[in-house]
Amino acid sequence: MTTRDDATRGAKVAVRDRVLRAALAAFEDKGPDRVRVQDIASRAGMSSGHVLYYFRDRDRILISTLLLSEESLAERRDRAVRRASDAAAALDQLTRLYLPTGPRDVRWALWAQVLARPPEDIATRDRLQELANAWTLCIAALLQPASPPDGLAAASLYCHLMDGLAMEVLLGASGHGRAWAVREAAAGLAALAR
Amino acid sequence: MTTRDDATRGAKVAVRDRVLRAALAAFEDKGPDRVRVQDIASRAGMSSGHVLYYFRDRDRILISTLLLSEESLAERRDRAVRRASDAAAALDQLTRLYLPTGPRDVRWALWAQVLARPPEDIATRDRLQELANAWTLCIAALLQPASPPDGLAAASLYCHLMDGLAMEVLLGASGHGRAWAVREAAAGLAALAR
DNA sequence: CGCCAGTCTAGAGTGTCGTTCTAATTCTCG
DNA sequence: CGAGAATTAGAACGACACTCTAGACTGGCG
Repeated sequence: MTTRDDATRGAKVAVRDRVLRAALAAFEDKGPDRVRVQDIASRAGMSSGHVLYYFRDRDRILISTLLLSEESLAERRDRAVRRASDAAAALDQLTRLYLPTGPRDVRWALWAQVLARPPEDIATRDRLQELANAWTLCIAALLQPASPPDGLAAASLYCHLMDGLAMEVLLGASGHGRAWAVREAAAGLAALAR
Repeated sequence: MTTRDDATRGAKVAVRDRVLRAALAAFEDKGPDRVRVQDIASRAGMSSGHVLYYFRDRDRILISTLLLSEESLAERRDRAVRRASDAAAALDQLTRLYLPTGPRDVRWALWAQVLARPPEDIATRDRLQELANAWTLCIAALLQPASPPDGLAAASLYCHLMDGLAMEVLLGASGHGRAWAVREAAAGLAALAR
């Protein structure tokens, strides 16, 4: 049994979701900075005005898409951890999931957009921060048993190291693609989890 | 004795420089994303059309300003190294110079802008990459004597760790300001240079 | 000296967006 | 059903980067 509020809220969520999926698809083939609100609207089969009726402005679409993208990646992360044979294998998988697939990686491109113009309200910034924290906690759990006294500190350092590597991949300089980042990360993990 | 070409070239450089200084000043009080070409032009005492006669587009102003800003920071870096009493003190100084002063740090804000829309041509991207490499080399030289076989690898990891920390400071989440980043960096250095 | 070619400069013009407004349609509930 | 609220499309608006145009300046050469 659903009340009116529940029903309309459900519909709203569905429309929002349709927009976000359209946005994600658009970002994948053009890069977030080249995608216009109109592009997203067309893909979602609605007018640009309507898109902005649901998301107050373009930036909110970016942030919401990032949130969606992180959410689905988090699921893959948790599944990978569960399936991994041992901690080392899990860490390897997580590293590969976390690092960008290349200079055009949508998730990282969205992070770059957000960092270029961070949200005004602290609440949203803190919420984005939480996304990073979740990875740190997950990695800390894997590091804890075998490692230095404070696995959390090491995990935090490792995550930030990967952030730095990701940014460099995003820049797209020659010789600094995903493969390079994976190698650097492996070296970093070895040094930090000692 | 200067030929006509030398003279005009010198004048060109002077005008470009005036624009870049105006841009830097503007970025400092509004953040690069909020500064319009017109703002820069006003500060430099010229028309916006004229600014774009020297820099083909807005992005080139951002990149050139970043280059200028990195250049002056590199000088401070080299001076700090020369003046430091020992390697540990030098590393501490370098870390403080490298990390952002806060969420509004102009240099890092410019990096964020560039990463959000990386230059089309590989040459420019490689040139930006070189800026990072210079820091790595500088740190490697300080790490080399006292450290693991490969100081360069450790230096690279440390730089990327700081990049990641910087990005998080830029995001501006609560509790993740400069002081936090400096602490994390210190912990990271201890772990990496072991 | 006086013209010519090239460069510099301001400012108006143009096109592309994000965003807001308006008016119409559809839904919800009494 | 009918009032009012929510939804929708599309036109209108404003801001901005970038381009164009026309005039001013400069330095060389007859």
